[in-house]
Amino acid sequence: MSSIRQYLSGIFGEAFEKAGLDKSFGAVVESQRPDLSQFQCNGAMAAAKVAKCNPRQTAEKVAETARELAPQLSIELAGPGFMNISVSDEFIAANANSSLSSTTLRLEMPTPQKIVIDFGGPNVAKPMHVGHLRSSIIGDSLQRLLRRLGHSVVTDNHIGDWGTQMGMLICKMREEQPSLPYFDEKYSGEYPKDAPCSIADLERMYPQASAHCKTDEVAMAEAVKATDELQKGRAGYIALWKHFVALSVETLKKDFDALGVRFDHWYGESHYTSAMRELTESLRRNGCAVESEGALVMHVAREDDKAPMPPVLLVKSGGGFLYATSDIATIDFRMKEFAPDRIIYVVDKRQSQHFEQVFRAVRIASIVKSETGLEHTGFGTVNGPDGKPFKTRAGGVMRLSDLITMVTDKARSRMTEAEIGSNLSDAEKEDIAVKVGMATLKFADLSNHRLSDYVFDLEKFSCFEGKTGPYLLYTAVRIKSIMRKAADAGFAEGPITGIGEPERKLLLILASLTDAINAAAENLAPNFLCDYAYSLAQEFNRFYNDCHIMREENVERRSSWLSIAKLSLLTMESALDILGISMPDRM
RNA sequence: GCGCUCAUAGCUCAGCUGGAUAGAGCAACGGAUUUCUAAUCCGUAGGUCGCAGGUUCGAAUCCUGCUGGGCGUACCA
Repeated sequence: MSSIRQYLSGIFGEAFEKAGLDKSFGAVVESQRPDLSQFQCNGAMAAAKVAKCNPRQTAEKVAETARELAPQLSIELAGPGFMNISVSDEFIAANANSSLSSTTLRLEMPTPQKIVIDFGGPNVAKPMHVGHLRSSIIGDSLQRLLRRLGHSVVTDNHIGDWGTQMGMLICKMREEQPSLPYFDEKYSGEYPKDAPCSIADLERMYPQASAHCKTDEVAMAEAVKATDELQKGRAGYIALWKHFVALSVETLKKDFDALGVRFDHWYGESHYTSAMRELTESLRRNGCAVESEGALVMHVAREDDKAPMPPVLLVKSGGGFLYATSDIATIDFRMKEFAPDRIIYVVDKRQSQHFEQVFRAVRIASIVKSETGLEHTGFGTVNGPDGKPFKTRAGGVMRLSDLITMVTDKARSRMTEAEIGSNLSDAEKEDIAVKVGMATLKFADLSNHRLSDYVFDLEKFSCFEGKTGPYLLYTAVRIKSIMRKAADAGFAEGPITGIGEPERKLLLILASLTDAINAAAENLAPNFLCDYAYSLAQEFNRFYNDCHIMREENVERRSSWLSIAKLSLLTMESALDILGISMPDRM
């Protein structure tokens, strides 16, 4: 089944078809004039334009057919051809009752696809920071969303464990501890099992090395050389590099656990080491790639390009591989391994040209079938209070782990302040603080459209009023509280009946979860679901004010309200789950 | 320079495959409520949707130009 809106669209689509017009004109949307109707269909005017007929007459004809198809509907015409549609309270009640008895809340499933989502992508030796927040949170939400719709989703954390930063670290290490065996080319024994440094050392060394290379050409050249040697398999470097990766991955897993984000795979860039070599050779042989200025490149420009499209660099003049090389090899691997219908990249929107190049390259090289979708689902930057992006490479940025601590602390202090949960155990209080903190962070991020930049303003996000994650959790927790109290009092849920003013709008919103999910999936934009969850919370709180369940003496009404509360909870839980937000039982 | 992108209430932002009176949150002001957790609800005020044209019965939404930000523009990722 589907939402009420989809049901109506079906009826109007059929009505348009019977009038000899395309059924897409039958699209029904929520009314923009709630004073006139609950839903509206504006297709008659668009259809009249195409078919060169009178819009008002078209609307009349379609409305008449729709009335025959669904006599229970109230359909009124207005203006040049607006069709205002409302459903009866009985219809709304029946719809809600059927949702309540459906495990999927009557979600409509599309044809399942195989979808690879590439997100996360932190780098070795660099702590995750707010910038990684977006890729991780948005990507995780998308994997939950697409899985919910029945798609077969494969997620891969493409960690940066193979780039120039590795060379920088090796050089830095050699500078600090030159006597280590990793740097001695003649060394032939076994390398130490224990890492020569800690993760803290790595995180200190990386920004230093990076800053040094930026200003010092000689240092940069050495780092590039070390990278090339690493990629060519120099044993000491490989051994050292393995320590770097192991240390980092351990820390990264903790961060992702804290975020509640999971991946099916952790194939890093290094996974493609031999593949890159074979791939570049094969591209050279088949003529897709050519030598240019000492490097191996692929020309991907087209005649109709508005701007010059630079070639894709596959192999540097010094022999090293690049970002694009690994991405192309990765696509090749994913096509063979997963045979996906779509590959979605949740990566900073500033990398759009890179992806355009890579996507063109893999199509030219026939690595990807033409029917396979390649999508760069970009997102905006997370900025500091000064409106500029948090810098990642220069060091001194706020870590994701610190950020989580701050948000959690804020939730904790707020609870103490409001004297909430004072009778709860410390463990439960801590669990609540963590959940509220994560809801704060995730909702703040996801409620912005992914493409827009936003300022990371901890004070604002930590504010517990308005359109925030905690507000949603609070609403849900209130419902849980009612359910508990009702159970204690022996009040049972019953059929949803006798709908009137206080319940109607809430039930209409409850019936449109599917629409929000579809909108989010079509646009790969979780903010649609955030808006939905927020409207639902607002509408529930209104209902909560107007309809006092525990005090209601009419059993039929009380049990109907209890069912509405339960459906509200299930729906909220469902929406928040897709956003990756989990709720406590009380707070 | 060229390309992409953005400009909506005092602030932060939704809305954009064209639809009837442009929506939220915060901030401001007024009210409800001694509760099923007030981390609530209701109401008021606040706008030439950057500017100028164009297409259309109809434009915040599509097109063109302009202004002003942001980003990108072959050997970083």
